[in-house]
Amino acid sequence: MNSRSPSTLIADTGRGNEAAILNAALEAFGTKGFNGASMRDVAKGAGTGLSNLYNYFPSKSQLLAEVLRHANDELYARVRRAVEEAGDDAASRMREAVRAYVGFVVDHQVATVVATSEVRYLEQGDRQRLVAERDATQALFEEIVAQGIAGGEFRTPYGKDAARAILSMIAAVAYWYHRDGRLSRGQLAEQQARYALAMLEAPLAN
Amino acid sequence: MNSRSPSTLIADTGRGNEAAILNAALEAFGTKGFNGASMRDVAKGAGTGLSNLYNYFPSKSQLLAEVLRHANDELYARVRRAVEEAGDDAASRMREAVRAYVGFVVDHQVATVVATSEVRYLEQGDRQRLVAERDATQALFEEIVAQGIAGGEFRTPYGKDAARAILSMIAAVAYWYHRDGRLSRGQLAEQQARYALAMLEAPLAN
Amino acid sequence: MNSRSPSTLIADTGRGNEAAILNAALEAFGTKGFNGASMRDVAKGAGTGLSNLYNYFPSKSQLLAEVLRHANDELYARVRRAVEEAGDDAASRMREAVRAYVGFVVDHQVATVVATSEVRYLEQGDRQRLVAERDATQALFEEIVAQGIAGGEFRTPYGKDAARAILSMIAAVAYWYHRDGRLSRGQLAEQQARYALAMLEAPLAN
Amino acid sequence: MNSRSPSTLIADTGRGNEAAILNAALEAFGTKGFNGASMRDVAKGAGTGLSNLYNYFPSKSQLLAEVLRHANDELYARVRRAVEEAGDDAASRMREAVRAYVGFVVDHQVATVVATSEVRYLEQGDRQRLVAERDATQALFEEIVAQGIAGGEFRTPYGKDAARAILSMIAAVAYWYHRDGRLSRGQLAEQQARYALAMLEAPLAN
DNA sequence: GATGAATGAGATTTCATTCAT
DNA sequence: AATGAATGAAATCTCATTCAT
Repeated sequence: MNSRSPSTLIADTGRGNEAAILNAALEAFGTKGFNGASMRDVAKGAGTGLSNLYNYFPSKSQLLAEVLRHANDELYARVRRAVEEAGDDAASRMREAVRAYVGFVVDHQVATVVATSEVRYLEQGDRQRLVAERDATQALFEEIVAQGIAGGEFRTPYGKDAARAILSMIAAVAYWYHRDGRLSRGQLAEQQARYALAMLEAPLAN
Repeated sequence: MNSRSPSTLIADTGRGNEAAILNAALEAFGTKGFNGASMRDVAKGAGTGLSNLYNYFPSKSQLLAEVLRHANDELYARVRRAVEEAGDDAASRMREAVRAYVGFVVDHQVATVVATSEVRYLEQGDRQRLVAERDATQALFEEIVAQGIAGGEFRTPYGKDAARAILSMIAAVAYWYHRDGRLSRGQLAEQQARYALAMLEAPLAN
Repeated sequence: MNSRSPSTLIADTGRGNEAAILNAALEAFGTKGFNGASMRDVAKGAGTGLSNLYNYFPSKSQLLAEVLRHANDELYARVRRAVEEAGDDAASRMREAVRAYVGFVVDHQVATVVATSEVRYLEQGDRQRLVAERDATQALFEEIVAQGIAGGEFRTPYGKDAARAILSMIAAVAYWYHRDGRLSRGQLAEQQARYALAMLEAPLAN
Repeated sequence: MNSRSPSTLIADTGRGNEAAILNAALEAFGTKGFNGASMRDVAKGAGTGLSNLYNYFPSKSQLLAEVLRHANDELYARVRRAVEEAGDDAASRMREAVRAYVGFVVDHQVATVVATSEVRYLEQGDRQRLVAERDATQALFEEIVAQGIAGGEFRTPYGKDAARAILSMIAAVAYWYHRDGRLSRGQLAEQQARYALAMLEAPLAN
């Protein structure tokens, strides 16, 4: 359980206005894109002055990097915890991993969109670091797939590639899901889990 | 068969420099994003003067709209033709539709990326028109799914949703595929087709 | 003879507002220093818009570089012509070289000040080029000194060093000379020539 | 004799970080110019916080004024002492004055450069005070020149003007001298003294 | 259709300085 | 005396777009 709203990605960091700035940046980058959003937009959203942003982050690009780092951390933590708390068989673990990922995507749609479509605006070094963090999450899925294939639960001939396909599919949900639409969070998660297991060619549960 | 390189999306339009401008715009928007690319970048890429761009397109936004229209047209045409030339059963048609879509994504990775991540920068009217065109392509897939479900070939309980999931999965290929990488075009298409049919819960062919 | 005012360093270059911008930049940099003057100051002085400056020069630093190049060219040309038109003996040639240099300093006080105190704000490459051009002028003086020493006209034991000392002495005039002050152009030039020949330990003319 | 390094102009002032700040300011203004250096640069160089600077000096401009005052004081003291300790004839006194000046320039090249090229950025009042202090040093030279002319030792027809020319020549040394270069401190001083006496048209010593 | 010059708005970033603690 | 956060102004530079030719 988390004390703050699920849609506020970054909690207080104990340093002045930092969290407000990060959340405002996320919002701005999500709404207008990294290059479409201005530092003024961010400042306005954070309720502070433009120049004050630079007391916290040395550049717009670094600000984006921090936002994405927080997002990745949260996503990784959610998936990891879900896998740890799941049963022992690969199918249960995959199901829980997918549910956790979908939960993150739905709670933080904006962050998911930003993380997938604005990474390229990072500076070289930050981008590499970010990709590495993202790969860590992907590795959690790959391990489950490998376990499932080894144990005969999954019959797909495409191990790692299937994991990647699953992740893209889930992340894409962020682009169209509406909280008040036809599908509830739970239904959505259920669908995605079923797609994922089907892609891995796990025999249907029932 | 197409006489021009598969990586040049827009062929001569019979109007001076128009095609060169459109292709340069695609390249620029793909590399730097719509807001990151400047009209100067486009002009340079097209080998013409900055102000000359405005003899062809009234604004940057309209230029993007035209680029995306061309991309959507080509995608739609490819998928439609593939479906028409396929067999009668839903599985074959789905397989060919996926192969055609994957072919487009691989031939026009940049266009695919631009089409998915820069649409939001269009003006209201253009965006609606674009989304409608995109929906037309999606409808081709939905029809096949409906046919397959009606005929008992596909057992998924999620019809339209599955179609959307398949399309997102395929489009995401544009973000990571490398022409000289491990997977050939054919292998990639084969994988995606298999994922798609699995998601639809079609019994395995063999 | 020069058709333009002696205090306007840069004549029309045949490219729009270029000359006006260069002269305005010289004036601004001279009055407030390179870092103290803003591009707005320059634009205002040139009677054009701020952003238009960047159609002519890619950066403030490059603008300074161009200004200094023009100044150096003019100085070099004046000294060179003076030496060529002078008599054959080293003393006469030195005298004329000094008079020409003093003439430049007086006609273009601002340019002289800028050239000596703002060079350091150039980017690496431009600075080296500038220093090389300045050395060319210095070389003209060094040659005369060498000739004078070889011919016994100058008895200083410090050849090249004396040339440098002379040039610094003359350039420093730009910092205090007032056109309407006690000393006329001619008197000033006469003084400086006498100092120079004395430093070289040439026997007094009379 | 001075207990601190010759390159650290300002000794402890008995007031906390004051000396460190002054020396850091000198360094910063020397390296980047008054307008090019920021108060942050100074703070960093002094190893203290930015806002703490304002506990010592009310403004950047006043900080420059203090730096220059210290530099002028030291220069004046050196020259004055040298003259007092010199012989009675004008030539000896001039020789020692020049040596002292050259010594200062070499020990404090940065301070010399700052003193000559950044004075203009002082506020009106400070500038006048500074110029007055500088004139005091110049007066020391002028007195010697006057004495020499009166006594027939110097035959130059240009008294005061020659003193100024000498001072500019010496100060300019700061712009090019390298401690590890071809000329030692002593050789340099010797050269400058010889130039000075020559300019004053004193008969050669030997 | 094409060019080169121009413009006004706005981008990111830096600055000197102040305030509360 | 010292710190960290904040501010408003101003800096350089870029942008999409227009105009005259």
